[in-house]
Amino acid sequence: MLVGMTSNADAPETQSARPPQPRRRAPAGAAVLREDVTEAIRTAVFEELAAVGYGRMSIEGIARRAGVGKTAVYRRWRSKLHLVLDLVSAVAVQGLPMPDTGSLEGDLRLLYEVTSRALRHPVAGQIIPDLQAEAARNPEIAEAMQKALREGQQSVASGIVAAAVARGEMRDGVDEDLTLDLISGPLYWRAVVVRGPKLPKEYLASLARATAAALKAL
Amino acid sequence: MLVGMTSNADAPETQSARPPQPRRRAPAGAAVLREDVTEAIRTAVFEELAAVGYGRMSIEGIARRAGVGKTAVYRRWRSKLHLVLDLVSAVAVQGLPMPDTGSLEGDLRLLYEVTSRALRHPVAGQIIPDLQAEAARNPEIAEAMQKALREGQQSVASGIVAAAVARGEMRDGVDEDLTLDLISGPLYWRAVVVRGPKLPKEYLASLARATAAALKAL
Amino acid sequence: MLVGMTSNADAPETQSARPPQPRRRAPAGAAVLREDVTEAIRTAVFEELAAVGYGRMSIEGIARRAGVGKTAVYRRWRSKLHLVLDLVSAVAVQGLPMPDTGSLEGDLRLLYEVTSRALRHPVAGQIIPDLQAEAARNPEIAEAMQKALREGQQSVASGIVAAAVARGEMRDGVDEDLTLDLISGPLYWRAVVVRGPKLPKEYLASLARATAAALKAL
Amino acid sequence: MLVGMTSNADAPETQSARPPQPRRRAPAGAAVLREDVTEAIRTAVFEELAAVGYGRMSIEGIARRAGVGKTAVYRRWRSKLHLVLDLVSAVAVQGLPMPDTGSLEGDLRLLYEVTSRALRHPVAGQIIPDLQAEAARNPEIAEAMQKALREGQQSVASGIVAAAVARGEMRDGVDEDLTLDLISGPLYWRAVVVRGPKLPKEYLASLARATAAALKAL
DNA sequence: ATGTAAGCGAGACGGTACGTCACGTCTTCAC
DNA sequence: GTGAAGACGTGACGTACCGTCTCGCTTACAT
Repeated sequence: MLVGMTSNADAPETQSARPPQPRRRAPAGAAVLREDVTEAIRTAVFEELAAVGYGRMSIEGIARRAGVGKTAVYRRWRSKLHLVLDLVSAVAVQGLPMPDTGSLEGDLRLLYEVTSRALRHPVAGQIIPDLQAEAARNPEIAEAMQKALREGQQSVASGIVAAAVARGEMRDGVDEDLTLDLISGPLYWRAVVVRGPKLPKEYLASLARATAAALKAL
Repeated sequence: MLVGMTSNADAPETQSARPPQPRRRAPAGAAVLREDVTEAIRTAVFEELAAVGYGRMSIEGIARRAGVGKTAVYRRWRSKLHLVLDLVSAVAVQGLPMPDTGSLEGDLRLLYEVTSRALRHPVAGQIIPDLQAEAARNPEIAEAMQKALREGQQSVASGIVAAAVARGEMRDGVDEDLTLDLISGPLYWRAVVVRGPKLPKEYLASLARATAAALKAL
Repeated sequence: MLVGMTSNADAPETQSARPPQPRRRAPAGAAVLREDVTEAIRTAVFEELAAVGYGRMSIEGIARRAGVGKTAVYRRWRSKLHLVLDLVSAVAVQGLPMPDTGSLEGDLRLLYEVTSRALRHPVAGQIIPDLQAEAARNPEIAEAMQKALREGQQSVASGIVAAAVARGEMRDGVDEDLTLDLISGPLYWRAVVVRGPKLPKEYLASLARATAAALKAL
Repeated sequence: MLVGMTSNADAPETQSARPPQPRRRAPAGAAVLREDVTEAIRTAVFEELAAVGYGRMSIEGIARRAGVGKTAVYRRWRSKLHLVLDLVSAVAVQGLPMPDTGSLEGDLRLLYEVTSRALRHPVAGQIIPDLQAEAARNPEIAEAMQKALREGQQSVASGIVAAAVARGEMRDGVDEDLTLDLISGPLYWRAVVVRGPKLPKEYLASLARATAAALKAL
C-alpha cells in the first residue's frame, strides 16, 4: 500500500485483481466477463482518480470514460470502494525488494529511497488518504488495507529488523509493532500528512541514521 | 489537530469558530447571525459526525437535525468541509501544555501521553483521515490543516527540541522538519494508519526512549 | 375526452390542471411550485406526445425538452400517467356546445361534425387509445377517463336525447346507456379503431340519419 | 380481433404463428426452430399478459418464465409487439360462424351474442386497447390489425348486410363502410371504451333492433 | 456414420430510463 | 433583513430491460 505503487501498475500480470468473484461455473455455454472491458475500466479508474480524486469519482464517470455501460462495472464490483480497493491492492502487493546492505542503517536508507519514490507518485498521495478515511468507517476496507500493509511495507520492515537482530545490531525480543512504527511513521508523516514541498538532499540519509539509532536504543 | 481535541470540545469559549467570514458588524438597524442558531448547527454537526461519519453526513441532515433551514448553514459556511474544518480547528488549536520535565525523553513521554489520549477519541480517528483526504485535493483545506498542525502539535514539538538543544541533549542546527517528523510520525502511524487495537502498557515509554535516542543521534 | 381537444388547449384558464395535489399549507414562508416551470412542462409534454407518442415518451425526455429537472416533474405528478391524464382532462372538459337545431337528426349531425373534427386532431388520435389501454389496467385512470367522458361527449348526447324525447321524436323511458352507445359508438369505431383514411363527403349526414332512425326505433 | 378470442386459444393447429419470417428451407444440415420452444414461449406470453398486462410485460420476463433464452424469442419475433400481434391474430382469425336466421335483426342479435362474449374475456379487454394504441403509431401493426378486423368481425358483418340486401331488407348500393361502423361501433364503445359493469338483460336485443332500423333507413 | 450448420441456454455488452437523494442556489413569506 | 421552508437545475445513485452479440453445447439433417 504504502509502497509498491510503482512501475508496473499496468502490467498484465496483475492477475490478482478481483479474485473474490470467481465466475466460471461452466455448466453450459456461459457468458464470460470480457477482459478487454475489465481492462478499460481499470484504466479509466486510475485516470478518474488522478483527475477528480476518490470522493468526486463516480461510477457513471468511470463508465463514461471507459466507453462502457454502468452495468459492466457493477457486474464486476459491488461498489466504488471495492473497485478501487481491488485495483489498489493488486498494485500494492507486488512487493518491494528486500534490501540487504549489511547494516541496519544501510537497509533503512534503501527502504526509504524506494518508499519515498512511491509516495511521491501523485496518485498514491491522493488515494492513500482517501482509502484510509474509508477504512475508518468500513471494516471490510480496513481489513483489506491492513492486509496490503502487512504484505507490503511491514513485511520488508520486519525483514530488516530480523537481519539487524541476527547481526547483533539490535536487541532481541523488542516489541515488533513498535519497531515498525518507528521505521514507517516518520516518512509517512512527512510525505502524506505534512506534505512538505520536497525532501532536502540529506533528508533520507539523516532519517535512516536517526531511525537506526532509535532501534538500537530499544 | 493531532492533539488538543481533548476535554473542552464543547466549552462555550470556542468563540474562535468561523472567523474567516466576518459578516455583519451591525452597521445600522442591522440583523445579525443569531448565535443560538449557530450553536444549534454546531451541536448538530457533532451529533451527525458521531452518527454517520463525515462521508455520509449531509448538509440537509445537519439542518434537519438542528431544526434549521439549509440557508442558515450556508450563510455561515461555504461547504460541509469548511464547516467541519472550522469546528475542528477551533477545538484543535486550544493548545496543549508545553511539557517541561527537565529531559528530552521525559518531555516526549508527556507529549505522547496527551497525544495518544486525543487520538483515541473516536471522532478524531474518523475525522482526521477525512480532512487529510480532502486536503490532498483542496489547497485551502490543506493550508488550514497545516496551520492547525503548526499551532498545535508542531509548536509543542519545536519547544521540546529547543529545550533539548539548550540543555545540550541535542546538537544545534539540525533540520527542524526532520526532528518534527521523527517525533510525530510513529505515534500517528500507529494510531491512525495501522489502527492496532490498543497500545501495550510500555509502548509510550519505549517510544519516548527510542525517539530521544534518534534525536540525539542527529 | 372524445371531444373538446380542440382550439384552446393552451388557453390560460386551464386552471383545473393538477387539482388533486392542493399544496399551500401556508404555515410560514413556504416555497411554492413555480407556475412558469409548470407551464414549460405542460408545453413539453404536448410536444413529446406529438413527437414520440405516449409509450415512448419519458419523464427524462420531458424534463430535458422543458429545460427543467426531473424533480420538478415528479414534484407535480406521481407518474407519466397522472401527468398526461391531468393535462388531457383539463383540455377535454372544456365542454362542447349543446346543439339545438330543432330535430334529432340535425342535432346529431352537428355533434358529429364537432366530434369528427376533434378526433381528426393527430394528438387526440394518438393519446386516446393510449389512455384507454392504461385505463384497462389502472382503475384510477379508468375513473378519470369515465369522468371526462361523462362531462364531455356523454353529457351532450344526453341533452340531445332529452330534447328528442321532449319533442316526441323518441319514446320516453328507454335505456339511456344504450342510446349513448348508439350515438357515440359508430363514429369512434370509424375514427379510432378502423382509422379509414378520411370520411366521404356524405358520411356524417348518412350517419346522423341512420342513428336518428335507430333511436326512434327504440 | 374483436371476435373469436374464444375457446381454442391453445389449440395446436395455430400453425400460422410467425409466417412472415419464412426462415431456413433446409439447404444443408439445417437446424430448425424447435416447436416445443415456440410453444413454451406462447404459453409464457399468455401467462405474462394475464399477470402484468401488455405494458409491463417484458421479453426478459417471458423468456424467464418460459425457461428459454432471450435469443429464442428474438429469433422468432422482432419485438414484443410482433409477438403479441402474431399470437393474437392467430387466435382472432379463427372466424366466427356466419349467422343466418332469416332476418337482419336476428342475424345482428346472434353476432352481438358471440361478440359480447368474446369481448368479455379479460385478456381481450386488456390487449385490444394496447394493440390499438400501438397501431396508432406503427403502420405495420395498424395493417395487421386491419387485416384481423377485416377477416374477423367485418367479414361477418359484410355477410349479414349482403344477406339483408338480397332479402330486400336493405337498399342496395349504400356505403359499406358506414354499415360496418353502425354494426360494430356501439357494442365496441360499450364494452371497451365505456366499460360499464355488465350489460342488462335486454341490452343486446334492443341494440339489434335499433341497429337493424338504422340500416334499413340508409 | 459422420460432418456441419443452425438452434439452443446463458448471459455480457452499450444503452436508456427509472424514481430517489443530496447538492448548492434562489425565492417567498413571516417575524 | 434574518430565518424557515422548500422549489429549482444538476448529477449520481443502483436497478430493470432493451436489442445485439458471443459463447459452448446439442441436435438433426445431407452426405
